[in-house]
This record gives sequence, C-alpha cells and structure tokens, in this order.
Amino acid sequence: MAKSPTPDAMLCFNLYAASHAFTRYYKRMLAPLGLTYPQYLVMLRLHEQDGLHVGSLARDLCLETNTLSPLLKRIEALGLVRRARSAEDERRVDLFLTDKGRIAAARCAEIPWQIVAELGLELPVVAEYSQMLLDLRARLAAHDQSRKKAQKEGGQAS
Amino acid sequence: MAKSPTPDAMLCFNLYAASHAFTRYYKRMLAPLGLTYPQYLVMLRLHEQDGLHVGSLARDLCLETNTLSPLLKRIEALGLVRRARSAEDERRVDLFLTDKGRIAAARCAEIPWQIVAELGLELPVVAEYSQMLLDLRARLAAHDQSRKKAQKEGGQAS
DNA sequence: GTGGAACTGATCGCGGGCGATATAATCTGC
DNA sequence: GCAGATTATATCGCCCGCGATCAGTTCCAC
Repeated sequence: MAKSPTPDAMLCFNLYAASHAFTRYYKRMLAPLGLTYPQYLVMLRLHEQDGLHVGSLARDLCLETNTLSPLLKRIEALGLVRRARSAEDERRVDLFLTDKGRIAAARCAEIPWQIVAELGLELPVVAEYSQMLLDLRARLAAHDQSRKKAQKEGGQAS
Repeated sequence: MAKSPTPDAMLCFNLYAASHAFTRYYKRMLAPLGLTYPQYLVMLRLHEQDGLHVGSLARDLCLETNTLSPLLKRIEALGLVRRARSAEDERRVDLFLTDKGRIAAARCAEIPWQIVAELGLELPVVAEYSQMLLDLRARLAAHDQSRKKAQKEGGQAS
C-alpha cells in the first residue's frame, strides 16, 4: 500500500511484504543446498532436535501437517531425512536426519549468522524486532484460540 | 523455532509465522466477502486509486504480474473488477472496480479499523511496528536490487 | 520506415499453505 | 473386549508466489 493507507493494513501488509522479501533473500542462500525456505526451517529444527515426529514439528513451525507431509517427502527424496513409523505409537511418523542431512543441516545453521552480517543488523535490534513479532503472534493466537474453542463447544457462533 | 534458536532465524521465522497468523486472522473477516487476503489487498488498492494497470498494482503490492494475472481473473469472475486493455498503450491492462466492486472495496476499507480495535492495538504502536518492517524491507530490497543489477550487467557473478 | 531491444501481461510448472476429508491407530467407557 | 471418540498422518483441491518462457506492443537507432 504505497499511499494513504489505513492503519493496520500498513502493519499487516508490511508484515506480508517483509516476509516475502525475506524469503526471496533466503532463496539465494539456499539455492546451493537445493532447499526452499520452509524446507530449511525443517532442517534447522531437526538440527536442534533430531527424531521429532510430524505433528510436533508442525506445532514448532506453526504449520499444518498437511503442509508438512508432502514437504517431508520431498526432503526425504533428497536423501536428507528418514521417515519412520514410531514403534510405541504407530500413528506417528518420526523424522531423523541422514548423514547427508546432518551435513546440510549444519550448513543451514550457519546461514542466519551470514545474513545478520550481510544486512548489518545488530543483535539487540534483531532481538527487539523478534520480540515485537512474538507479541503480535501472541495477540493473534489468543483470538484464534478463543474462536476455535467456541466453535468446538457446539456451533453456537456469536 | 521453539528453543535455542539462531538469531535471525528467530527474526525471519517470526516474520514468516506472524505473516501467516495475520492472514489466517484476516481470513475470517474476509470470508463473508468471499475474498482471499491478496485479493483483499487488490481491492483496497483499487479503492484508493481506481484505473491502475497490472504492473503498477504489482509494484505497489510487491508481487509479480504472473501472480496477479490469475488472481485478477478470479476477482473479475466474481464481478468485482473490470479489466480493459489501455487505449494509449495496448500492452497495458487497466483495472476498474465495478459497482459491485466499489461496494465490496468500501467494506474492505473498514476491516483494518475493526482489527485494530479487536486486537487492542494502539495506533502509535502500529506505526512503530510498520516503520520497523519498512526499514527491514528497505535493507532487503537494497541487497536484492544490487544483486539484480549485477546480474543484468553481464553474468559476471562474484 | 525497419529491425532489434525493451516492456507488458499471460501461461506453465512447481512448491508451499490450508480447509475438508479419509484412514489407521490409540484411548475410553462400559 | 468392544463401540465410539480422539489422535496422527496423509490425500485432495484451491489459491498464492515466483522463475522461466512466450506473444504482442512500443520504442529507438539507423
């Protein structure tokens, strides 16, 4: 919204535009690895903690499992991840980095630092921005939750 | 990234997550209008300024024309927008709200205020957040531009 | 004017995101 | 121990978002 915008249209649109801009920016860092940005997030998360199952990964990344299922198949096809039905609960599918995947994940983990350096961001600023976004997400999530809860308790919508 | 995150992974991921969260939030406001969030952005922009052509709209919304082309066809099919080849430059396609579209756009223009109220956001805070995101977008755009320029001036990539 | 470069929009293909739905495994009440 | 609810994942369909490519228009050098 270039001009005369209504207030949060600015906020939401800027969020939208900044998010896409950042993803585009990441794209060229990720091109050598052959990963997309969401795939990269998965690799980062498994780098932190291997053996997660699909649902828990989905919660961490704020995605639905129906988004992750095909994505995980793709990075499995790349040979980075192994998917295995959990023994103790056969509904679950646990995720493990392969050897190749561990190498890729380690490279993924370096990218954020490169970007902070390239953009000339100072860490306190990054922290402040992140906090702001967390705050916003919390507000949105609160409304989302109460809506879903109300919906669950019988369709008596307001 | 729930725990032990690298710094801008936090920033970029939070941006990513907040943007999706906001879009989900908007979805229920837009459901009665039958619009998606990007379609809503188009309506808002045309509400501000009717008769834009596709490329200028794309620049305003930071999207590619190949994203907008099908989207515009869809809101044309909804009867909200009319597309017309420009007389003075037949490469261009100008966009006009229909009568129905003007009504819908007016309703769109009210939504941001409703949301600000619902979320309990104060306008100075909104402005501050937006400014922050603009700043970030500027940094990212600067790098994107210099990359594209370098690419254009013969493929002698660094 | 004419031919090639530059520009505008459209189409195609692929990878998200997600609502709705399906399927299988687990849990719960009885 | 068994029927029904709940949970975990997958499949389908639709709409973005964008790189690559194409077709039509305009511009510009000559």
